[in-house]
Order: sequence, then C-alpha cells, then structure tokens
Amino acid sequence: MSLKHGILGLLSYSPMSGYDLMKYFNESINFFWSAQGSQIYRELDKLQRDEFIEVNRVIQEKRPNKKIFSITERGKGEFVRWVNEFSLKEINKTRDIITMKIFFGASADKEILINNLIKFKKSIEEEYKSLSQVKENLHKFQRNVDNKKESLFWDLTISKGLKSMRANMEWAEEAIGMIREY
Amino acid sequence: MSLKHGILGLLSYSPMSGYDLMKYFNESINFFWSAQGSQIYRELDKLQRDEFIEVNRVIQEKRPNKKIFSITERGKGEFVRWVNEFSLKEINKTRDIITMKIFFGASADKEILINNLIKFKKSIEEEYKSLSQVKENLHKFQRNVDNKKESLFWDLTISKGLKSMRANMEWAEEAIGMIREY
DNA sequence: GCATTCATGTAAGCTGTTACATGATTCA
DNA sequence: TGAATCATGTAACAGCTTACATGAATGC
Repeated sequence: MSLKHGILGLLSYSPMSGYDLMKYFNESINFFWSAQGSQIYRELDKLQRDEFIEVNRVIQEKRPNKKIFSITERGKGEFVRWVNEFSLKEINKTRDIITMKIFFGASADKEILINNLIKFKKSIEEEYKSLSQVKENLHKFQRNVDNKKESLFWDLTISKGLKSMRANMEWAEEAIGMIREY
Repeated sequence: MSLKHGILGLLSYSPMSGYDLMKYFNESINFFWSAQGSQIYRELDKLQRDEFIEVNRVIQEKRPNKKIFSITERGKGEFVRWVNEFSLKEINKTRDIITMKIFFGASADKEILINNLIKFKKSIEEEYKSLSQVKENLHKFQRNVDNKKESLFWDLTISKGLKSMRANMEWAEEAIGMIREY
C-alpha cells in the first residue's frame, strides 16, 4: 500500500498532474517503485475522496486540459506519519522468479540455463548503467525544487540500488562458473 | 505467474497435500517465494482443471481427510518448458517500501529514521543467520548422506539470498553513518 | 485446560497489468 | 508523413492478502 504514499511524497515536492506522476514512476523512481497510468489515476481518485489531495483544473489551448493535484494538510499529516513508521512487514518480500528457476535448475537443460544466466547478468549490467543516468535526472529535479536536504536521501536510495545490482552481477558470474564446472 | 510453477516444481519432488505445500511456501522456500493457503488451494483447483496435476483422496482417522496431489506428464512438460524459458520481464521489479521511505527521508524525523534503519539492519542480520544455518545443514547433508543433483542449485539460491542480505546490511550501516553525520 | 497442528476451503477486497479509446500538437 | 508527446481515463482480468469457518487430535 505504498503507491499512495509515493504519490503523496512526490506531491509534497510540488503540485503536478497524473501524467507527471506517471513519468516519475516510470522514469526517475522506477528502480524502487513503478506504476502504470491506469493505477495512478485510480489512486488519485481515492486520495481525493479521502481529502489527502486537492485538484485544480487547468485549461490549456495547445495541449489537452489537465488537473494539477496538490497535497493537503491532511495529506501531509498522513505522509509524515507513514514516513516515520516502521514495521518488519515492510521488508521486501522477495518474490523472485530467477531464484525459483535456479532452485529448480536440476530440471533444466544445462546449456540453456547458463545462457539464461548470461542474459540475466547482461540485463542487470544495463540497469546498472541506467541507474547512473537516473542519478542525473534526480539532480535535475532537485534543481527545480531547489531543496538540498533531499539529495542525501536520493543518493542513499541510488547506492542501495547499485549495491543490490552489484551483488546480483557477482552472484550470476559465480553461478555460471559453478554450473559449468558441474 | 509463478506460484503455479512453484507448486509444479515441489510436486515434481514428491506428491503432497495443499497443507504440505503451504508449509514449504512459508518455511523452506519463503526466502524467494511465499504464498497463503487460500491462494495455494485456489491454484491447485486451476492446475487440476488444466490437468497439470491429479488428486488422490486419502481418508484418515485421527487427522482430517486430505488430498494428495501429484504432477502429471502434462504438468511435467509445462514445468520443464517454464524452467528453460527466460524473459527479461521475469527480472524482479523491485517494489521496495524501505527504499521509498529513505527516498522521502527528508520528511522524516532524523532520530526515528536512524532507529528504523537499525531495526531494519538487525532484522536482516537475523534472516542472514538463519539462512546461513540452512546452508551449513545443506553442506553436512551433502557430505554425509548423498550428493543429489539438486544440492548445487539449492546452494546457489541460498548464496544469492545471502549476497543480497550482505548488500543490504552494508548499505544500512553506511546509511546510518551518513544520516548521523548530516 | 489451552494452544497448536492438521486440513480444507469461501468471501471480500486490494493491488497491479494489459488493452483500449480519444485527439490535438510537435518534432524528425 | 508518421511517430512521439501531452493528458485523461475505462474495462477486464490476474494475483495476492486478510478474515473467517470447521473440528478433531495432540502437545505443553
């Protein structure tokens, strides 16, 4: 249940449209949370009903009309409550298909499996590169918002992502070697 | 869509009841996949309808009657197809609440946040210890009893889990330091 | 005596995905 | 000229969670 808080968090930086939120969820912050447009618009409705956000209709001439959402005081309260709260249930439930396939690897063809692990490793390597790009995008956002307090936390999330990716890359390398030897 | 294949995989080891499957998903293999009973029973119905598994009713006297599910040839075919297949879509979409909370950490109380990170780190450390224990047991089992083809793959999944956990522990340590300094 | 284990499920609700619809504007 | 961008959504479906129901047997 954190798409809700992700939206509140982004709106706490500045008011924006559903379309803008969509872009953030699929570009800047997609390495820890992603969401489709349909889901975001549905959630925005709910947040409005709960009075956590309010809407301002903007008529445009050369672009479709839009709705700019802002966080309310009530919304800020809920957001701050959430960000300070911690429960062990929040720790990532790893539902990991790759791990499952390795677990059942004895039923797979050895060469195919090795090939798949190579593909896996390559794609993590690409993600690793693009996360460095995200770092730059976030700094652009930082310039717009002009708030330097955030940058420490943004860097921490990126380094968490990079660390996980490095762990996966190292593991894939080792796994390929061990399956080959076997 | 891999609860289905997880069930088929476990049934490929040996026939068992929904209740047994439930225990596997919430104990042995829960570090890469978990599932509630309600979900498992629903999935078992579907797998039966698709003729991937078949059922054998067992009448018991001192325990409730049960259904023992076995994988069919058709089910084995589907399982082997799946285990050899690889698509980039299978790579874990990290939806990580902890990362999101750190991302928005500027809105949190510094001391509470540090405290929450300490709790996070401790709980990963505990998970790490219990997974290490599983690994040691596996090695003893390998040395003393036999060397099944499966043990390499089980070992690989465990080491993947341990690597991720180490990455998270290191990150948490660094993050606590950096937030304290700030 | 009270909690846990065994064993199977139903019902309702929440979260997330995929496909589709609209239609003008801007860029290559 | 055709693709991408802006901007909002609806509908249907798939997957997962939570709460509940039953009831005997066993363990502490």
